[in-house]
Amino acid sequence: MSESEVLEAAHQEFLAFLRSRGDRVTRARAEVFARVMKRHDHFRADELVAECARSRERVSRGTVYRTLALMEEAGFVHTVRDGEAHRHYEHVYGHTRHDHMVCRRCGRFVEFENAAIGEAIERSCRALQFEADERRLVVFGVCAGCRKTRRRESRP
Amino acid sequence: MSESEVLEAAHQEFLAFLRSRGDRVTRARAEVFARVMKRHDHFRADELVAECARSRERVSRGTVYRTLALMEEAGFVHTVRDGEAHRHYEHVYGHTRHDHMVCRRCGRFVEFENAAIGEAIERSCRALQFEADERRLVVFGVCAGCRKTRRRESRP
DNA sequence: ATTACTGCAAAGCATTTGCAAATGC
DNA sequence: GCATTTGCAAATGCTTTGCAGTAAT
Repeated sequence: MSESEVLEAAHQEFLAFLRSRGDRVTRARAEVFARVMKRHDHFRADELVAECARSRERVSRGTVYRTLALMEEAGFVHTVRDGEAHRHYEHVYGHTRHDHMVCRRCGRFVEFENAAIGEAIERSCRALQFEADERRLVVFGVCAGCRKTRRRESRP
Repeated sequence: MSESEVLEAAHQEFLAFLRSRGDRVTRARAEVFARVMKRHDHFRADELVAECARSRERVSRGTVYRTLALMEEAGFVHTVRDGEAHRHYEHVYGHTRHDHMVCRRCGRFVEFENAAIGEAIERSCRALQFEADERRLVVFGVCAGCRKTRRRESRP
């Protein structure tokens, strides 16, 4: 499947989700959906808000937040918290489950996949009779790139 | 070691931490520190603020937040985010490393320990040359207690 | 004496919400 | 035509901060 075919398939799924709940298909929702799916990085809601403000098909702040929440409910996006006040979003359509490392120096998100983590968690859940449906894991540290650079002293 | 001996040892460590940085030992810091160490649950900053407001040794909101940040830096408390806007705090002195499950129904935090998780993360870090120093893992789902209760319908 | 800390209230910031007007069904 | 959505701006809720006064070294 080409990139645009994937996008189209995702869009159809989103429409089906909306219809299944009796929610409406609107221009604003289509616009936000398309912009989110087009991104392949981690972004913050206000970045998307700014994008939408510049866009021909303007969508307001409130609606961007509302649509993002809708997409999260529908399973098209995930949110990651890096310990700060704001969320980071990423779309997950066509992506396998993964977790993140966040670099304390450059702030970059590094994705990684490791099935052993999920398996270990499942074992703990079984032992505690906890029915898990989601996890959020963030590993903090210094990324490979920044380790090569000498650390700047914070207090000279 | 008895409970009070542990507390005393922790307090000495905190004093040492402050002195090592040339920070001052104050009544407010001692008060916040003692209250945090006395708790054995997960609490929010504003709960501590409220406690301090009622206390004989009053400490203001700003100072509570500032001291909590100090204690986190010193490694006496950890913060956990449950996906909401506010942090949850817990002291970690004398506790082994653990992660959390959060129940979507009752909001309870369940602690669990599983060495395999850390080992798996370490392997991924080595592979990516990421130098990790901390992780934050939260598993969402329904706890054992709530699973026994029938779910209330949200839309009747 | 100096310098750091505290209290207070005001500011910040990401996110949410109330309401009238616009839009999809 | 009628209910849902939208845009807007104001509100929210937690957290941080500036500043003048207070306390630790």
